[in-house]
Amino acid sequence: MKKKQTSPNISKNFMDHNHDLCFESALKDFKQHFIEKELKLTPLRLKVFQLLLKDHRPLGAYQILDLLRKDGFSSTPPIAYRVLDFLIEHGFVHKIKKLNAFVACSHPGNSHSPTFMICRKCEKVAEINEKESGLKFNKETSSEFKIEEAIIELIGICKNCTKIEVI
Amino acid sequence: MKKKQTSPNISKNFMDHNHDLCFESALKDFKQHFIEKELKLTPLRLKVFQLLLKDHRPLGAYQILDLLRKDGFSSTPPIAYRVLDFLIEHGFVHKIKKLNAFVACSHPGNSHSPTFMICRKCEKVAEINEKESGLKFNKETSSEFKIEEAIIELIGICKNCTKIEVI
DNA sequence: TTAGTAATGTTATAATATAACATTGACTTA
DNA sequence: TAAGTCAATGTTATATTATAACATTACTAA
Repeated sequence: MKKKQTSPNISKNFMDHNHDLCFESALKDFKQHFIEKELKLTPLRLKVFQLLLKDHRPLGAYQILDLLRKDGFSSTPPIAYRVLDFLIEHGFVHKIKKLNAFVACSHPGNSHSPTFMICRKCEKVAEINEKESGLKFNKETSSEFKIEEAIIELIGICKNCTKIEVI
Repeated sequence: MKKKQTSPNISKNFMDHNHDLCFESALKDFKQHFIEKELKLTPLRLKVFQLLLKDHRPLGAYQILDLLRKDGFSSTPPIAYRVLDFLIEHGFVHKIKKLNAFVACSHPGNSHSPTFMICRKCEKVAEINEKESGLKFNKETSSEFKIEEAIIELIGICKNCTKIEVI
């Protein structure tokens, strides 16, 4: 019975880290999944995902459109929403309801009901999976109601901002 | 060590029940809290709360406006949003992010981070409190991130609709 | 009575999201 | 290769949700 899951830092996103590495690794995974699932990786899809990988801060649809425009892409609302729908459907992106905004998924490939931690100070978001959150519902709940999807968004202050914070 | 909490039916809202009783009891609580907190119970506030008590189904702001109009109230968007903001602030109403809609609170008076069960079939919503949900986050999560607010919305099928459902 | 204030009323507009239809381009297959 | 098909993108218009800013009312209190 070894503990295999190290998952050393569930909130790496909030802390200093080598983000270039983080970015490249996520992008590599992303591309790999497109190959495995035989999906078409178009310039637009790639671009939107790259935008969302920038700094662990969620982007609104209209922010994405502005960035697309700057890069010479078409930028009417359906452009963003369609690509986002596609990326969400295939598990590459999640929507944060609290913010009406979108983030790149940290655990792509497996369909899951992610839990988000949203720092109201630095506005970064970290995704933790079920195992990491330790989240469970009691027997009664699950016998009374068949859960198909769970939206869980924790709003608060991240470790890094706590260090800095006065009030 | 007695089990005190009976909480016999966490999802009463989904099942047949004496809703007149349910309605009146909630309304009585509501009025009582206004007295205790020395808040002003205006016709508009009362009306909106009554609308939200109707059948355990959330109402959107514009649905509320339509209903207000029918009852001779003014019905431009700020009317609804202001009253809803007030009722939310004082813990009488919650917003369901998944639906951009509003429900009357089932446990008014205590500030809390409610968990909602949303039936995608009958569209009713039930609120369960922390104790009932049995929901906990693990040590790691709470040491890494100071949770101030939790949005938890479970989407699925209620017991009543399961009985009925074919597929 | 008048000044202050909370609540409501009103107008306009912001922010988020989707419907519906057109065009493009890649791929198939006859 | 021409015609057909289909997924992706482009475009126009509009729906839905929410807020800003200022006006009026009606109660309170000096």
